[in-house]
Amino acid sequence: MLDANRLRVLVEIAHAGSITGAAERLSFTAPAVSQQLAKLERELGCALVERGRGGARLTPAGRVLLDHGERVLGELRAAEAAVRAVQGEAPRRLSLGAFASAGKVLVPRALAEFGRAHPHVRLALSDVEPPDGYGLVTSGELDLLITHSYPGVPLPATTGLHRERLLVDPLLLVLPEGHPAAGTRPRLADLADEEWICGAPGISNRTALDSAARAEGVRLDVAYETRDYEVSLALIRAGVGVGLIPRSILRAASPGGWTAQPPGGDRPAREIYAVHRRRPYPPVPAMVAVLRTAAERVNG
Amino acid sequence: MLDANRLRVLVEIAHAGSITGAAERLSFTAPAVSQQLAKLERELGCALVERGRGGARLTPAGRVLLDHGERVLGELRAAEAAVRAVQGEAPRRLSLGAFASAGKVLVPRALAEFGRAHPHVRLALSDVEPPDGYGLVTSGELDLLITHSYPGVPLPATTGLHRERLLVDPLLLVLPEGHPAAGTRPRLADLADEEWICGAPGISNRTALDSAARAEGVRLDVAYETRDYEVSLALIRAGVGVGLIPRSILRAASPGGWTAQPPGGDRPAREIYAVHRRRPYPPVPAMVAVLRTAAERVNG
DNA sequence: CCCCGCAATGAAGCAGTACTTCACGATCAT
DNA sequence: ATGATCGTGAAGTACTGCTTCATTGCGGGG
Repeated sequence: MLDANRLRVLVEIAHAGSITGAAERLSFTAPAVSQQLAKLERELGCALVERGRGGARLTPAGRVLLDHGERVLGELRAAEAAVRAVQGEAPRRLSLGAFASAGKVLVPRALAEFGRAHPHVRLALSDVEPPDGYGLVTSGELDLLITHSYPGVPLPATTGLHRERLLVDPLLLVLPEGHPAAGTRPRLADLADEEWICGAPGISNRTALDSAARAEGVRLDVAYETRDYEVSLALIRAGVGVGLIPRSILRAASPGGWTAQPPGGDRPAREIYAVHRRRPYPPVPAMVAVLRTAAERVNG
Repeated sequence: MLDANRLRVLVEIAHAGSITGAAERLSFTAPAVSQQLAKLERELGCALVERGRGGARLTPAGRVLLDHGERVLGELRAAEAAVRAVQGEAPRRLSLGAFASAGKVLVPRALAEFGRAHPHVRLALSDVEPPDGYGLVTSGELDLLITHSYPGVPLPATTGLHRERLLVDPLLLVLPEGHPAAGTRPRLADLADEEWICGAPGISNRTALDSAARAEGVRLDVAYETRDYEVSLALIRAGVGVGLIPRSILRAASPGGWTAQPPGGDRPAREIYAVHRRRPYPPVPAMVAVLRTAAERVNG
């Protein structure tokens, strides 16, 4: 039977991206991690990690084992939590992962409200950008994940997890104030000559923009690559380009210098989800409930 | 974080019913098991096992941890199997648990047919009487469980497991040949003065018989307690009593000396299920398919 | 009633293992 | 080239987990 501690080592290697990094997270030294990994590979008879150039990447077999290893760790944490619960010890820590822009609008309100209702639960928040984070929930490192999906970007599978949609957040076309197209409901194709502001390739909103443009038969020129919508908005305000920005971001942003409208044609939206393990312990559904009402307020 | 090996110790204690028994299964000595259990209890700060005369029973906290521990072990086994599968190593062993009377009719046919189709898979069969066995599947000790339910006996929960009904097996009223009620379609209440043959209290078919009788407003007198339907049938043949026996058993039994008919009133039936983990590895669905066709043949 | 037998545990010893430190090879950027 | 970074081999140490032996506690049989 496999050793759970070795699986933990593998999981940390995967998350850290290097053996040295995993050692740091585990408060071990690098040789210790290297040895444990070597033993794991020896007893399975196959390579799990490709060592090379500035870090370590998992082999296909390693990815399979990572997936299961996260489940093992999750079950171990759940086992301990369950016994503590039987003893009447309420879990006093809830760790939440959220993508950055959720951390600016949705999450702060929810955290504040949750904190008032459950002052004895310590809250921890960490930045997790999609599509990461599902594994962190599976392994129990995160109790709750706030993630999103953009049109054209498939949602990750959620074996053993529960995913609930919190918010449908329309993407609005944002133009500099006084832009000739303002108020004309242009389609993306009508703005093919503009300089676009969006995330780098691989970032969800970029994938969504590219696929939407492809659907209209054009290719948009992304001149400014940033994943931070505040930066995007500042650039638009400066008149250097245009972009698609979620409505909830705009509502919280300082007005002036830009105008927003739904694009003509399809009405793209990002969707925001809460993800947690099945059979979560009590604070998690409570937090989800708070997030749900916070999301309704954002949407209303 | 809890130690998976200690959880394994707890699981074995639960299954063996004693520390000494668990030690035997684990190929350890009793003090080793005792020490591991003590450490587990110390780090959780609560008793998990009630030591007592003639063995050990789990406390409520212990049962909770048992449940989770089985999941942990199941995930560990699944992790190893998954990596082996990536390497192209087909699993060569399939362990099957079945209740005794399934082992007489349904399973042998299925095993034979499966063995012809998959000669490279070694098959292991063990006797498991309901309601045991679900935990063995969860922990991966069994790949497949053939279990049954009788009317009036609630089915166990199947968190993380998949359950498929293979067969609805009517329970026929079996009387000695020449019994005056033969052919009259008597209700159970009409036979309240007979000596009944059934399992002991706690055995599923006894629970079912008692609740069916209660529904008709009578109490039946069970004079001969055996869980083995062959024995029941022999007793009936000897003229000492009557009983309810599944049709599939009767079809395989030697005829003569008894007559069978559906009882008047409700038509009770036992249902036979196959239970396995979600995401089973390939031989399991194959075996289920074989069992399904074997069940149809039994039923036809 | 005493004694035996079984189950569990305490104590001491031993072995394997998992970590550390130290040293070295490989790869890449400066 | 050279320094930095990353990974690994080698040797040493500390710990943990198992074994053996001995003791306690409880229940049943003579």
